[in-house]
Amino acid sequence: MVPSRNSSVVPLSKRKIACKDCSLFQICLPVGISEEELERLEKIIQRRRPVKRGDHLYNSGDPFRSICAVRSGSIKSYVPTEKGNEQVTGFHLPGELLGLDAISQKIHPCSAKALETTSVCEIPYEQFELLSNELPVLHRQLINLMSKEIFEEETHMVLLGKKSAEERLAAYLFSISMRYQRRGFSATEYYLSMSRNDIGNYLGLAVETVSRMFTRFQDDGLLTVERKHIIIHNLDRLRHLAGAMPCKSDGNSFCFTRS
Amino acid sequence: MVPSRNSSVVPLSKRKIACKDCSLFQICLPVGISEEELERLEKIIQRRRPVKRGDHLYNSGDPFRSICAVRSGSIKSYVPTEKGNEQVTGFHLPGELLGLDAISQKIHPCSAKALETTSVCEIPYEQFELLSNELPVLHRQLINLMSKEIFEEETHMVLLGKKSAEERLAAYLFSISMRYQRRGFSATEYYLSMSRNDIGNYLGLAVETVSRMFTRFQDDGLLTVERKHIIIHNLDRLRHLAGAMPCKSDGNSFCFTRS
DNA sequence: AACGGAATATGACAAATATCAATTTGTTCT
DNA sequence: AGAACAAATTGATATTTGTCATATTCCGTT
Repeated sequence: MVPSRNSSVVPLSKRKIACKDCSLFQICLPVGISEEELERLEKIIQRRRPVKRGDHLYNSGDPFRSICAVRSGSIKSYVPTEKGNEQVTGFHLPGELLGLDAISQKIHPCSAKALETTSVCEIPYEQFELLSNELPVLHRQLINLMSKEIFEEETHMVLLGKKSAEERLAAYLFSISMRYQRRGFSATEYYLSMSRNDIGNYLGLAVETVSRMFTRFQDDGLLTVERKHIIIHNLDRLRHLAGAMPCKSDGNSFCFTRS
Repeated sequence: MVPSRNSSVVPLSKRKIACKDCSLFQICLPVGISEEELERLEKIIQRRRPVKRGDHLYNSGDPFRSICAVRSGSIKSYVPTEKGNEQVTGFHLPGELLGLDAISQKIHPCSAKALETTSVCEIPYEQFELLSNELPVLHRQLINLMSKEIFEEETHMVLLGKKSAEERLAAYLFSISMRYQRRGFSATEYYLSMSRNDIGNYLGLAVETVSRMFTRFQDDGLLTVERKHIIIHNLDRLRHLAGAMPCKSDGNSFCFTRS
């Protein structure tokens, strides 16, 4: 059942919702481009009909055709390794892009699976390239976003290489908080769309360890957890538990927050 | 003491070694651009005087000014965390770029330190941007290289999240082998410019564990190790030991090699 | 509403790797 | 060349986290 957001006349997948009317305008690809440029970009952006939970946006090995931006819902990227085994490489929340790892090889190294009913904007890469010849600002914006992704993956490498189980989960929850906050949602109360299994996989921990850490956090009064529903009571303490993290302060300076 | 860079006739730093005469032409930024485009790019590329072992190319927090390409030698990127503590985020061999994580924030999140006497080409980013307005191929090439870096960081995440100590070191050595091979050097015999400490740090292992694994590999007859000098006797077995790895086969297909 | 399978939680135990300590070897500086 | 320091190796032990087993809860399906 598709919710009532597209009730009356035009189905969601056909309805042209302009980028400038999108709640994600500030954090998606079009940020910082002029109205006229935006209009030309919008002409090539496709809005897919929502994908259901468990559906794949693409699979590892598929040819790369377009960059995707999450509009609502959430996506998990993972590298399938051996039979049944996989490594989760990232979660994509609204306003975030995915598929950037496929540009070079023209083939998707990861699979992308919807964690819930999710709608995405697709930007066909060939057309994007053509348009970028005239509008270098598009390339520039993509480069910026890719740079940010490289930086974030480095942050995650620090997590996987240096942090304890407790620090990992704390850092993870804090990161989710910040990302939700950025798009205008509550930083302290949300539903986790991914399973404990996915979280553990992403953090390099066993499922059981993740469970135990949730329990410990709750026993410590740091948060309340009821399955996927999370209420964080002390965001500051959570950040401290997460340990040192490279971060961009809102100004232009760069800092490392230690505990 | 400044070395004899302006001694005899033409100092190294002033000498124009054309990109097309560089041994790294095939793997550096200029790949796949026309002669005329290359000439214009070369005008903005600066060749720094070699940096000595231990010197920094830039420090965490420094303003971002240019992308660097390693010409010879090697560089370690690391995130300084607390006092003395650090997380190594990558090693850069000849033909490889560094600093891509700083484009977005305009500030370097990592420090970059020479592991040996190293020379780099610097591409001032502002000028690169201006030139790219006229030559979109430059942007395109940068995007390709960034995409490749994102992919490689994902591969490293799989290593940190899923692999045993043995697999990690094997994967690391195999990766070094492939990268040397690519630039025309021996894949089976080389000097590691980085310390065991750096290797362990990068792989999320204690120094002692790295040492023990080297010993084990040698006892197994897989390789001969004499401090930094490595001779690999069975590259195929090394790859098998490294476990499943996402890789681009030379064609256009995508595969996962499982041991 | 009842069933069945999947996800989560919790406890007991095992294993891999980190930590600590001591020794050897190599490198740098005077 | 020798002294002092740093890096690497090796062994003994500790600790964290993974694995296995079991119980419980939840959710989707019939």
